[in-house]
Amino acid sequence: MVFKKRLEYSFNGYHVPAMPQIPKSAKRKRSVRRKVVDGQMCAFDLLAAVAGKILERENSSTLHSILGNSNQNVKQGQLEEEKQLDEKKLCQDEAFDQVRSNGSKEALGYSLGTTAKNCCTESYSPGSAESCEAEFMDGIKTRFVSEQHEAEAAVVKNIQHSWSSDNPVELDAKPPALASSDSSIEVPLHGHHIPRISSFLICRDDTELIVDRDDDENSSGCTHPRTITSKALKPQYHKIRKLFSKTDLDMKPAFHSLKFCYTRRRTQRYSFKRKKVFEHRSMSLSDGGTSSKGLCNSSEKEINYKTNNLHAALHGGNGTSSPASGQMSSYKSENFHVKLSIKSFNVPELFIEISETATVGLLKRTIMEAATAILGGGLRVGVLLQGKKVRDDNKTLLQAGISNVDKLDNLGFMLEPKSAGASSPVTSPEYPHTHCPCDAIEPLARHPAASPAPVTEIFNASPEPPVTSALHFPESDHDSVHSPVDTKLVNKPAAAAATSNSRALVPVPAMSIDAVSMVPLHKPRRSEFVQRRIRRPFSVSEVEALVEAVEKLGTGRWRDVKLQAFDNAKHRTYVDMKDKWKTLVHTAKISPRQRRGEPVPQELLDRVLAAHGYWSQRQAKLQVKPPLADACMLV
DNA sequence: CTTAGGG
DNA sequence: CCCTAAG
Repeated sequence: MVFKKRLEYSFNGYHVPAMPQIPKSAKRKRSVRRKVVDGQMCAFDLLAAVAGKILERENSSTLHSILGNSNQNVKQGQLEEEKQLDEKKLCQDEAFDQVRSNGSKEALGYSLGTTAKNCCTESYSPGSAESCEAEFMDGIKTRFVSEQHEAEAAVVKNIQHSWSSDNPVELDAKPPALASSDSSIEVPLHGHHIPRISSFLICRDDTELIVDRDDDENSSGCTHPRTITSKALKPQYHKIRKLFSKTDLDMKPAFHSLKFCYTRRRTQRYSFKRKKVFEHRSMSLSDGGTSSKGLCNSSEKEINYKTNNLHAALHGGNGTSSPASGQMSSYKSENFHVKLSIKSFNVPELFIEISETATVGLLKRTIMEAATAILGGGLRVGVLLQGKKVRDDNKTLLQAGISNVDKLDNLGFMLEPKSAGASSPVTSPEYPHTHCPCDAIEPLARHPAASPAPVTEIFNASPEPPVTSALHFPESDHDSVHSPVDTKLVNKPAAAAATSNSRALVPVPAMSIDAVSMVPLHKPRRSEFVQRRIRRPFSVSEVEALVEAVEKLGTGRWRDVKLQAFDNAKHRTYVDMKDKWKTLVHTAKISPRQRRGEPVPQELLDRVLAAHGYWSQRQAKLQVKPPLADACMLV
């Protein structure tokens, strides 16, 4: 009689507030300096914020009522239980309005935000890509679960740490521009995107280069902006703690009659925030009078250049855009510092199924649970350049192309699970027969249970706004074993962020499992944000190594060739070996003047032809021989 | 996951 | 370099 309808939500994730800037340079990685502008708010804060919001607004309105579905009976027991929470009517109404104003479940969403204050800059000298990543991680580690920690304890600890001090990280002088963040960026509760701030500073010896391109995104669909400040979140610490320390038993209610699971899809990628890096010629800079030398650790040799727009950018991009924005120069300097601004993180997609009669509070808790589970597994940072993971941690930023202005535009960071199996789908006791949507949907059905927590990515700004947000789950990062950080680079338009947010929670009618399974939550649009790997021409020495390996191993054994000649080159794959060989053969055949790129010694090309001829002939023989062999055998 | 090829 | 069909 009491027909309970279940609601399934695909939770794309919370929008995590902007991350601090990650400057990097290539030397003296230890002379790292961080400037934390008060009130840091990182991914974890987000979690905290979520928790805060969830707990704070625990209320008794049922999803049913909120969603306006009048076809269901409300479970008495639940109502009873929730009566106690009626006092929080305010919150309830708020939730109500929130949901209602959106007209439909489709509009349900959760997002977190913070203010512009939550920015911090870090700058360190140029080192390797690894150092870049390390620094990055360093910058947020206080708020994230560390690689080895065991979820909760560490999580709580981190939160506490984060909140117990305004400056979790070494504080240096506050960069004027950043410090004066009296204005805060408003973070929409949902469907909004934080004004994109893109800035790129290049510190050089005397000039102030500012790089700042503020691509204002169209904040379409923005409504009810809401600003959550760090302060506001602080008081909620105990609440979160409480949540985290819940025992399984305590948690039960949260999962009762609902379940959630993570979904991972190779092609999915969610992004949201973009980071733009720009470089301007000092001469073409326009000084808005707000240049701040403090931004670039003036204490060091590094000097700032123009930062006139930084401040404005940080505050919502109200600053005048630099007239020189169109002028880019490929700077080549030894002391080239790269500054990156990380807009935000996005928590990976979650899939939630919950009873229609569940309360909003329960829904919130459920989501919190899911988010917690993700973070509980530990996170690490990945660096993406043009959609490709930068796996070689030993590569310098320069080598990795991270210092290249053009590439910076395609630079991204992401958070990904440190370990697999960090989370597992939760199945509602109430609906034991139901499967996690993940299992029902083909693409998601592959690694449901044992799937690692979703990946959180940080994206940079990108020119064209993607239509849909996607989440990218690295298949495996064995290559990253050496590095605490992994990379992946993705371009994501701000618009996408907005889209993502608005879709944070996508209700999926659970009329029937079958029906659900037939309606994939996301169309696999893999190509959307996947960027190609950066081009890395083979050096002569590499060619030599390749030739040598092929001479020995022959063609057709690229895996072995790779292992033998490029075992240490994480960025070279066996396919690359094969491709390179292919081009080498081609190169060897064409006239020298037709060749491009770094000239390969003729001697090597000769060997290429020789080896190619030898192995080709050998292969041909092998293909013809068998019959002969058989014939011989028969005879 | 590897190969082999076309794009 | 990418993408994929095949094995």
